[in-house]
Amino acid sequence: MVSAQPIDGAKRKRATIVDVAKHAGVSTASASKVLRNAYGVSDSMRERVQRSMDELGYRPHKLARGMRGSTYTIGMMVSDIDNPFFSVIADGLRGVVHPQSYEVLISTAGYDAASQNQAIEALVDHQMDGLILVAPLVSNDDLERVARELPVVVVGRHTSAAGLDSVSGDDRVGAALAVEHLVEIGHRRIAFVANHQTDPESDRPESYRLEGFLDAMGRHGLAAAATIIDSTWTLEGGREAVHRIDAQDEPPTAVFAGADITALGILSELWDNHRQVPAAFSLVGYDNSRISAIGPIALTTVDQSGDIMGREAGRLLLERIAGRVESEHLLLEPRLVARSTTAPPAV
Amino acid sequence: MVSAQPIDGAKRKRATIVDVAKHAGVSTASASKVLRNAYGVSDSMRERVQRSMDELGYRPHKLARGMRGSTYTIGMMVSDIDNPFFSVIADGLRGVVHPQSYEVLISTAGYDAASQNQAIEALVDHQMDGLILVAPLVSNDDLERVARELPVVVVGRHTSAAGLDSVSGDDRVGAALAVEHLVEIGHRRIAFVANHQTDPESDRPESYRLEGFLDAMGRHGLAAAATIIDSTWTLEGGREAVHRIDAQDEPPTAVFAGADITALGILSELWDNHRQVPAAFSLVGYDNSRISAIGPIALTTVDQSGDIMGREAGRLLLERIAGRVESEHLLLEPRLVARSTTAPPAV
DNA sequence: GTGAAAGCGCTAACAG
DNA sequence: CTGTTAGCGCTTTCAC
Repeated sequence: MVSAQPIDGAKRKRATIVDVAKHAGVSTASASKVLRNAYGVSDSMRERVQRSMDELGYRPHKLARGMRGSTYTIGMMVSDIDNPFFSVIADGLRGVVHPQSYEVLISTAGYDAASQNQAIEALVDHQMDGLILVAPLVSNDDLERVARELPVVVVGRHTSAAGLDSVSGDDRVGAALAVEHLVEIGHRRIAFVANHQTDPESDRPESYRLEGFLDAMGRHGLAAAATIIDSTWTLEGGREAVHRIDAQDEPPTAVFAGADITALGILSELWDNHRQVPAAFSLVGYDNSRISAIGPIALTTVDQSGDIMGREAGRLLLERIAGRVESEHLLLEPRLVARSTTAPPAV
Repeated sequence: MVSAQPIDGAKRKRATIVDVAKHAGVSTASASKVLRNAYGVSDSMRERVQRSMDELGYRPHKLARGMRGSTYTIGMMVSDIDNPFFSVIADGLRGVVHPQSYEVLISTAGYDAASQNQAIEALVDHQMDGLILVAPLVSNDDLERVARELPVVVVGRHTSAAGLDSVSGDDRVGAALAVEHLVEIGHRRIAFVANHQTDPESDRPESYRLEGFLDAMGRHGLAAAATIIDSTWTLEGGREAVHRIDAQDEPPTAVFAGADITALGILSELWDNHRQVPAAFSLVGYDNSRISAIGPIALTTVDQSGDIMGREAGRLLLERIAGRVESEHLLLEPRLVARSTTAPPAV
C-alpha cells in the first residue's frame, strides 16, 4: 500500500525534475545541478540529463525554484505602460538580461506613491531576483527598504537612497541644452513649465530640470527674463499651461515644456485656437519620444537615450544579483534634437 | 535539543503563515483559511487571525501559494509595451481584476510567433492563474495548447481556437465605417494600406479589415475604384506606402491606412515633402490611439474602445478561472471618429 | 469548527 | 562526482 502509480489516461501532468531524474536514471540533485549549470557534474551525466529534459519537454517550474533558489526573473515597475520612454528602456533592459536567461515581467503602477508601493510589493511577493524601478515616486525610505530585501536599480531618478544603483540622464545639463539652443537663436523671455503634480522631492527629474533651466538663464544674464509656469506634466497640463502663458504681462517668446507630453498638450491647445508653432512661440520638449519625430509634430526636444539607460540598468542589476554591494550611480549625457518647433523670435 | 529559537538581531525575516498562526494561537491551517476567505471559520477566529496578520505586517508569499493553490496573478502578453491601444486594454483589465484582489503582470513578446510563444511559456511557468493574450501572432494550435493548461482570453484577434474566450472589435464593420465616411463626403478612388508583415492567417484583424474594406467598396459599386497598397503596419510602412500610392496611374483621393501607426507614417512622409493632408488626399486610420487626437495630427480614425475590451476580457477571464468551460466570443462595435484628415476631394 | 500532517517542485547541505 | 535528505511557505485532505 505504498507504491503509487500514476494513472495514465488522466490529464498528463507537466514533467518535473523527478521525472527527468528517473528518466535519466540519476538523482534529482544531479538533475538540478545540470539545470543550474552548477559545479561538479560529469560530461556524460550532463549530456544524459540534457537529453532526458529535451525528450520530456521539461520546463522548470519558476515557483518551485523560487522557493529555494532564484526565479531568474527580474521585475520592472513603470508608472504607465503607455510611455514611449519606458518602452525604450524596457527594450534595452531585455537586450542585456535575456542572453543571461533572465526574463522580465512588468508591473504598471500608476502615478501615486501608494499604488507604486503596492506594485513593488507585488513584484517582491513574486520573488523576483531583482527590480528595475523606473522613475519611482515613492520615498527614499521606501526605496531603501525594498533594496534591503533584493537588488534594486532605479532608472530616471537621481536618488540618494542607499543600497541601490541608479542610472538617469543629467537633467540639469539637458535643461541647459534647451536654454542654450533658444538663447542662441535669439530668445530672451523664456518660460519653463514646471511639474507640480506630485509631492516635490528634491531628487526628482523635474526639480533638476527646473534648476538647470534657472541656472542656464542666470548664466546668460536672463534671470529676470525667466518665468516659471506652474502646471503638471500631462497632456491636459500642457493645455492649461497655454492659458497661464497667455496671461503673462509680457508673454515669453519661447517655452521649455519640461517633457514631451506637456509640449504635445501645448501644441494641441494652440492648434485648437488656430495658432501655430513656432509663430506663437518657440517650443522645446524633453524625452525625444517617438511621437515628437512625426512630421506634423516635429518637436525640438532633449534626448536622454533610454535604450542606453535600459542596458546599463540591466548590467548593474545583474552585477548586483551576482553580489556587488557598493552602489553605482550613472549619469548619462543628454543631447538636443532640434526640429521645427523652434525658430528665432518674431522680433 | 529540539526547541529552536529565532536569533534576534539577525536580519529579521519576513513573517510567514506559521508566525501568524503562532501569534494568534491557532493552527496554520486555520490561518490559511482566513487568508483565503475559506469556509468554516468562526468569526472570533477570523478576527483574531486578521489582527495578527496586521500586527506582523504579514504578506502572503505568492510563490508558496502557487505551489499548491493559486497565485492570484493574471499574466498579460503584449507584443510591445509601447502601443497606446494595449495600454488602454491594460487599464480596463486592471480595473476589473484589482477589486477581486488579482494582480496583473505583463510580458512583452515582440512581433514573431517564436518569441511570443516563449513569453507565454514564461507566464505559464510563473503559474499565473490565467492569461490575457493581446493580438497574439501564434498559431491556433499553440493557443489551444496553452488554453488546455490554464484559462486564456484572447483580445484583438478573432480566433476560432477552442477552449478559450475572445473579445475583439468588429473589424469588418470598422473598415466599412471608414469607407462609408469617405464615400459620403464624395470620395470614389480609395486605397487601403494592407499589412503583410506577418504570416497571413485568416483570423487576424488585418484580414477582416481588408475584407470589410472590399465589401463596403463593392456595396457602393466601387469595386473597380478600390486599390490595395501592400505594405506593413508600422511607421516606416506608412512612409513607404506613400510612394506606392504616388506610383498609381490614377492616384486615389483617399487612403484608409488600416492602423493609426501607418497613418502617422504617411503623415510624416507627406510632411517631409511639404505636402498636406487632406489636400494631398484624405486619410483615415484605425485605433483612435491617443496621439491621433493631438491637434496637429487630428487624425480621422476608427475607435475600437480598448477600455471596454480590457474590462470584458477581465470579466471573462475571472469567470473562466471560476470554472466556466463554454467558450464566449465577444465582438465589439467600433465607431468612427471624424477629425481633420478627411475632407471632400478636390474634384 | 479546528488542527496535524502530507505534500507542491525544486535547491542546498551533507554524506558517501 | 553523485545521491540522500531536509526543508522553502503555503494549501489541503482528513481526523478529531
